[in-house]
Amino acid sequence: MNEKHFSQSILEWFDVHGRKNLPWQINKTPYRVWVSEIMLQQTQVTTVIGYYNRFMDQFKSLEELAKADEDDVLGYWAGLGYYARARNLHKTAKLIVSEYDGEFPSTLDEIESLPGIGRSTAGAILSLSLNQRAPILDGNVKRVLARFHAIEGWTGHPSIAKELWYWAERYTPKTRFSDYTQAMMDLGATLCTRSKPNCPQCPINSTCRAYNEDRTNTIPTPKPKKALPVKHRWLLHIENQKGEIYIEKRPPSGIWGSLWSLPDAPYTLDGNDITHYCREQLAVECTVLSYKESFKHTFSHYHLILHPIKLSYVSSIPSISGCSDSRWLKGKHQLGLPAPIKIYIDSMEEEY
DNA sequence: AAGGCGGGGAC
DNA sequence: GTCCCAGCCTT
Repeated sequence: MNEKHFSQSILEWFDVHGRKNLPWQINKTPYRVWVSEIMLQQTQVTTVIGYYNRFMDQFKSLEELAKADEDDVLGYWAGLGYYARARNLHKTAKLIVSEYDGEFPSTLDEIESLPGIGRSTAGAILSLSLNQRAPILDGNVKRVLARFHAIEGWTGHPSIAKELWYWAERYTPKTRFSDYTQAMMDLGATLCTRSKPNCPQCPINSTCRAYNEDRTNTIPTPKPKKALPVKHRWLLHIENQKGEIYIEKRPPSGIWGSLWSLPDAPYTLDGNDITHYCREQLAVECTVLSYKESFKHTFSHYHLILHPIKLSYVSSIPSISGCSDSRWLKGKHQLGLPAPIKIYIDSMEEEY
């Protein structure tokens, strides 16, 4: 099968089985496609749809996104994870307004230079929204191509990725770039799935090496895994007389960057130290009330065991410089809290 | 509890 | 190039 047959088969399959009614496939502007691609970077379609619709309802245009407060943008992102994506989205919107007069750039190099956009995402935006010839290589396409050519080795490894890019480029047809890009993503997402691929229905199964050699179980090669370290932190649950909870804005880098959250503290401190910590780091005088059940949250690079400690607010200590951005969380709020923190707070409210 | 999904950027 | 970073959902 040459490259022309490959793309023809893919496109014919797309005409019958491809997805054509996803929210971001309607009124395909660079802005709308861009937002969808960023959300889809590590989140599955079914999860993204709800977030996407709410986000686009709130930020209808690139200008509106650029004008928004970062807290507001993060609020609409909260629960999706990988919050750098949202920060970059906002940053890029502002950058396009200032540097490109509000017009989404239309060359691969320009798009790829934007924060949060790499080669594959740039290709997706260009092909999907402007029907330009630009290959992509997302996880779906990597899987399809690795299987088709029986390429062993973790697809994230630079040498493997390079080989896959070569094929991605070579198979991209000379027409229908938008449909082809969507088709490859759909094929990977619906037929060429990681486990139990539906090979009999695949339009390119006759020449797929992994299928014909019965190797779809082992290709693509899984990412090499390493043991994740375990870290412990206190989770400071400070409540005032009104039942409001003390939260602070996290620093822009690190986990849950720029999100509002309960403060945390080194687990090396003992219960007594915690009140000192609150006084010195948060400028809040409080007393220990109780210890709640610890829970684990796993990131891609470590396990975090959080040990909630409930404290009663006594008073604020005025004018300590450098104390973080903080506020009291009221019952009804619009803030973006990390998913496990939200779960914890919600579970505490249920206790009453 | 374990695995899946996926890309960007700093060094 | 080679690490290192970042979370949620499904099974």
